[in-house]
Amino acid sequence: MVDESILEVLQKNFPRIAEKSLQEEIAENGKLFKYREGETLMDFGSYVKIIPLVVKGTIKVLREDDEGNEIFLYFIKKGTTCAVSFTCCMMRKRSEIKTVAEEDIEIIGIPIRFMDLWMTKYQSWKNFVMLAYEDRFNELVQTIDNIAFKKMDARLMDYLHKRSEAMGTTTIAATHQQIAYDLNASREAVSRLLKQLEKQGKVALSRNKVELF
DNA sequence: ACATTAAGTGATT
DNA sequence: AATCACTTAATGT
Repeated sequence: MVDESILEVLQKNFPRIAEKSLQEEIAENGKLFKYREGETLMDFGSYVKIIPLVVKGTIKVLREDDEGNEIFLYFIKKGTTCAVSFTCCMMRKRSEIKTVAEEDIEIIGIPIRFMDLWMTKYQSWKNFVMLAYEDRFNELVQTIDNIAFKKMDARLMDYLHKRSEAMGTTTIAATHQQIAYDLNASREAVSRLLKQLEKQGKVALSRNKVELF
């Protein structure tokens, strides 16, 4: 049975998934899930049971080091998916990452058993998966040299831009503490750097809010 | 008005 | 750049 509402939302957000029969199969087997802001979709060590196609909102992806520090990796915007979940579920491996709803989100969840089949059956699914990988790989390379080679101020700017772009707003609702947590830096450092950015006219600051220019 | 939480500061390592 | 020890400002009750 094809779920018309899923079909509709799929076509709207994932034009790349073009084959009609594939769209129908997704609408037939996928389920719409909603999560509220701040909810953890997937934690470290858990098994992935569905592939999420994000149709609303933004998901934040975090990595944890051996001391339990979390560091922000990237955002999954609407109209995209989590490339890591493909490998994760195909290999039946535990998740190496944690994903949190950055705002209220909706996803179409596809049971993992369809992955193998669709890869060979549908050209556009294969392309979709490959593109997801490519995107993520490029982003990760960026993220790596952010962390490895850039100073905190550049990382902060980067983070703000990514976050505003991912969520489609220049106003970032977050405390300095939360930002510091994502960047694995101290709150004071973030405060001081934000202050500098404000002096340079790049941002405007108020409580719980950073406005990006 | 008071308590709580976010943000700012300066010193120290 | 992190941590500490405060101070000051903004907000909720």
